[in-house]
Amino acid sequence: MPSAFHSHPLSRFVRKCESIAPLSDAERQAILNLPIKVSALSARQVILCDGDTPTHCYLIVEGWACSYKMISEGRRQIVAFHIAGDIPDLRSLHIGTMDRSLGSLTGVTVALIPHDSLRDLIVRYPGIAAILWRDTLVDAGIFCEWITSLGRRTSFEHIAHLFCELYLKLRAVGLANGHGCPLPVTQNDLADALGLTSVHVNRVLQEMRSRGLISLSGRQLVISAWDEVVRVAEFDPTYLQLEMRAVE
Amino acid sequence: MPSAFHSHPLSRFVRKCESIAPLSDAERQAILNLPIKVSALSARQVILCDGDTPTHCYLIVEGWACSYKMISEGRRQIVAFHIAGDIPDLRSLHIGTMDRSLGSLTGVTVALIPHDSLRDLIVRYPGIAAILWRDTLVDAGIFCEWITSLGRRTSFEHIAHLFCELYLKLRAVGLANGHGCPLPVTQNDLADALGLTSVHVNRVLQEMRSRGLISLSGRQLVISAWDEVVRVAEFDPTYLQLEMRAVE
DNA sequence: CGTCTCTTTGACTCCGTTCAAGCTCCGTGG
DNA sequence: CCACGGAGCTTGAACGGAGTCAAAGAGACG
Repeated sequence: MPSAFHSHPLSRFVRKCESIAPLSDAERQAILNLPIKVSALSARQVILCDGDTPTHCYLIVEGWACSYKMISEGRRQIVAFHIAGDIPDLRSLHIGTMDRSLGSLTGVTVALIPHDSLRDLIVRYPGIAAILWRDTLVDAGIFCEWITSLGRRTSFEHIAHLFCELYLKLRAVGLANGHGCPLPVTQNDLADALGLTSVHVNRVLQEMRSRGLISLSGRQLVISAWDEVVRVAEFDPTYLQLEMRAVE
Repeated sequence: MPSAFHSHPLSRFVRKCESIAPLSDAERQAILNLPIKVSALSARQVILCDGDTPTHCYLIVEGWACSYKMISEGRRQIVAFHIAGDIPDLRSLHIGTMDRSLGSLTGVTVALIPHDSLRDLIVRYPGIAAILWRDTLVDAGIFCEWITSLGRRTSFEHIAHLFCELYLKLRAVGLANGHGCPLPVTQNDLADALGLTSVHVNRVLQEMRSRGLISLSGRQLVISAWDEVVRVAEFDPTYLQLEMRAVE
């Protein structure tokens, strides 16, 4: 129960926007004045389904969600993890029908923002439109890294790369602590994001632990040997476009 | 030497925009009036390199290019194929430094558009900005499919899926013919896009041929059994957001 | 006609999967 | 307070899809 309780539901979103470009007072106020409906969901719920045509956007206020695709025989591919401040289905604002599903991984609280209000916001404030567009470009950069990891990195490198990415993303919105950050997903969820089986994820995690690179237990990831993990993953944070501001 | 010779270098780009949303005469004219510098490159050239900070955007007028990432030991992952009408580095307009490289696959002719002119265009015509934003969202949808293919589809399904995607993309800009389309890339290029080795791509292609699904030779792909290929790939074209207009 | 790039083939290897079982932790109810 | 149950984690053994290595064909082009 962190600070989200005491602050505006959209505060982490504002923070994320400001990490992309400065906001004027009017812009910040316009965002905070968006008419939202906050609601809480339990873990492992489907929020939006492939093919849906939503009339609202979902903003993650707290908790973890993911975008995923299902194909035959129960195969699932997670294509993105979403944390506080993300708008996973911003796409639906421009493209009516969902081409992937959105689900909660943990319990999440979301803010629903009507498409109309968002459209109005970006017409009145082109600067905000630019920030959101830029955000979708950063997400595209993340997709490229995932593609590269899936196609050409070993499973060890892939997992190391993902951990670096998640840690920095969480840190950028003030959700990391020292060398650690929450990672409230099962090894099976990780496997579905990595294109591996949970058995193999487990084995690689053990090797990372035994080499003293990380520790992971109780939904908490600690990257004990950051430099070494960065090195084996060949991790270059440029694509995340985070100006590393101080941790709150 | 098709019609690109006789028409404006940006005509396929205009066409692509119009396949996303209607353009007013003023908007179309504004695009065609962009100050461009057309230039021709030979095959297998690096156009932009990971880390570069270009001051122009490249628009593909003719030929094939690709975005890719290089990692250690010469490993290459192609993350996107680009054809006539695409602006592969639109991202550089909003995010200064490239997080991937851009190279020619075949000989290509490109149009260089200064960032300033493009920025001016989208400020004066928010409708064009919306189209370009939407285009980056469609590209993100393509990335998701590639991630799903890499992570959870068999190599056979993956290749079938890619062929469906490429065929429809080419058809949408009038570059397909009947059940066929150009595919002027080597099996090695395909392998680097599919996350496989060229040896294995070769074997899968042979199986597809022997099953009568496709033929591929002389840089020309023919999908002889479209329905069957769609079925095995579980291909759903929604993510491409193409309103299937008549082939020119 | 020779060279260079691309495709094809075969034999062997290995990374990651599959299947199956046991273990650990934790919340719940008797 | 402890027994129970279930989800998630861990382990082992056997398997298989795709990689590796190496060499031989096929085209394309000058």
